[in-house]
Amino acid sequence: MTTTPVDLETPEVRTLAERVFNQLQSAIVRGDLAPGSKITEPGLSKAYGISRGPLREAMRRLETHRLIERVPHVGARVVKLSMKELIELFDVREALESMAARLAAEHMTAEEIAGLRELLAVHERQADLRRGEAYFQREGDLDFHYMIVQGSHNRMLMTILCDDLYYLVRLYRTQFSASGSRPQRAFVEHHRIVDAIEAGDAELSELLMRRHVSASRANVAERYAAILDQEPTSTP
Amino acid sequence: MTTTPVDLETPEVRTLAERVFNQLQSAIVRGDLAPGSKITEPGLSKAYGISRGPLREAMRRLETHRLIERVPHVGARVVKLSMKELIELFDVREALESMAARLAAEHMTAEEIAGLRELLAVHERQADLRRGEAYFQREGDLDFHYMIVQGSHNRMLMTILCDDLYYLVRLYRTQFSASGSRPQRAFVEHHRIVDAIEAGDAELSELLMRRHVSASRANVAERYAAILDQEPTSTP
DNA sequence: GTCATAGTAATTGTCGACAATTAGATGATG
DNA sequence: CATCATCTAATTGTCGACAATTACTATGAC
Repeated sequence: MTTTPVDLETPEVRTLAERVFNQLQSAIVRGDLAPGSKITEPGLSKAYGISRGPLREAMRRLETHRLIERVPHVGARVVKLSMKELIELFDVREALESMAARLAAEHMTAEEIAGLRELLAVHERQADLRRGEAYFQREGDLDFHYMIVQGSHNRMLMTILCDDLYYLVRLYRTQFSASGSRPQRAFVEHHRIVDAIEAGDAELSELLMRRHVSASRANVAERYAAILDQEPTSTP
Repeated sequence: MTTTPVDLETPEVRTLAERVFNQLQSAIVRGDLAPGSKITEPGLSKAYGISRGPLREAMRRLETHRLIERVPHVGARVVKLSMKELIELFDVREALESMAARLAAEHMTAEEIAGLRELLAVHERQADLRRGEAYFQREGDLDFHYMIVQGSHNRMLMTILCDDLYYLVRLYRTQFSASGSRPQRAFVEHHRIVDAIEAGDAELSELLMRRHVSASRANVAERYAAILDQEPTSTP
């Protein structure tokens, strides 16, 4: 409702499991289901008015997307991101997205690059409106990375990044209430990356994207360290 | 009827779905289930003597591991790797495993490095026995990469590479009947990588691993191009 | 002979119920 | 009072059956 994703494929809800999967996914990312809270099959089954069959299938998909954690005969609970896991996520993103930028520089079409430029222009207008507020800009940041990955024309890369890790990133942003602290900086970096892609410079594209993600990780780590000082409590 | 007690050392077969998942996984990787062949739920259900419930869960897991492809209301079939997808797999591996090597250089313990050395020594003895035959060496190659990934101490990286993509690599080797053509070369490269890790040189470790995977991809592409010339038939 | 269409068979999706296992509570005992 | 065992309740795992959708086939029209 807030933003329109770049390439919103019609979520064909041909099956009940698919629908409840999307609902649960949104609920988790949005924060309606508290991180670490235990979720029970009969509970969700009654809550969503479906049988346990499709529900189990949806939960299995949530597990593969790393949004819930299941242990046999015990149960499932919503994932609770730790700082360690967050850094791990950034390391994986750094590796994969830099590769995506490299491939994008090699395979992206003129139309796709034009689309990237347009996206940046939209961001620029938004950033013009609200200087300090980087709210929409952060949402747009994901769209930017999303388009780069699409531009790699590597289906496996797209699946891992956009289908598997994409929602984890969003979940982290809600759990840590992390809005970008350096929108201007990231903005310039985005432009530089597109420049490199447009020039067909694969090596430079890769390097810039790598630095971009790495800087984002460092920023997050710094912010988290500050928060950790305030409330050292953990493991309730 | 056919109550097979245990196949091999079963780590944790606490559930039927887990067991049949392992069986199906082995069957696909081994080639018992032909690539591209359609698999039906009632068929497998009767074949393995279990209900469709656990079977569907096993199939869902196979789908997430990219070993089968499912389409709603239509069915599932064993994945059939194309050359394009194989290259994609190598690109992803190049990105992730080079990152793993970098992290391994930073976080690997002395014991783990000693284990790597031992593994290389075992390979050397095997390579000593059978010069040209690189059969076991290729199996060991996976073990080598596996240990590097473990040494990264990045759980997300381990999951993606070892749990998700590991079996795809093995599947490719059976489908393309691809035994290594450059065992000696890869062997030297393995040693160099361990040297860099032991020296704690993250950048070099990453670079060497990247070249290693890239060279492997180039080798595969070359071999496949030769095969493609012989039998240009495809897409039945 | 080819194409379209309707009918049939098979497969997938969904459901409710039963069995197996685990977590927690309750009580007995040192 | 703490510890352990047992019992109970709840949850997960498994099963068979029914409904919805799809693929195939046979029949008829042009």
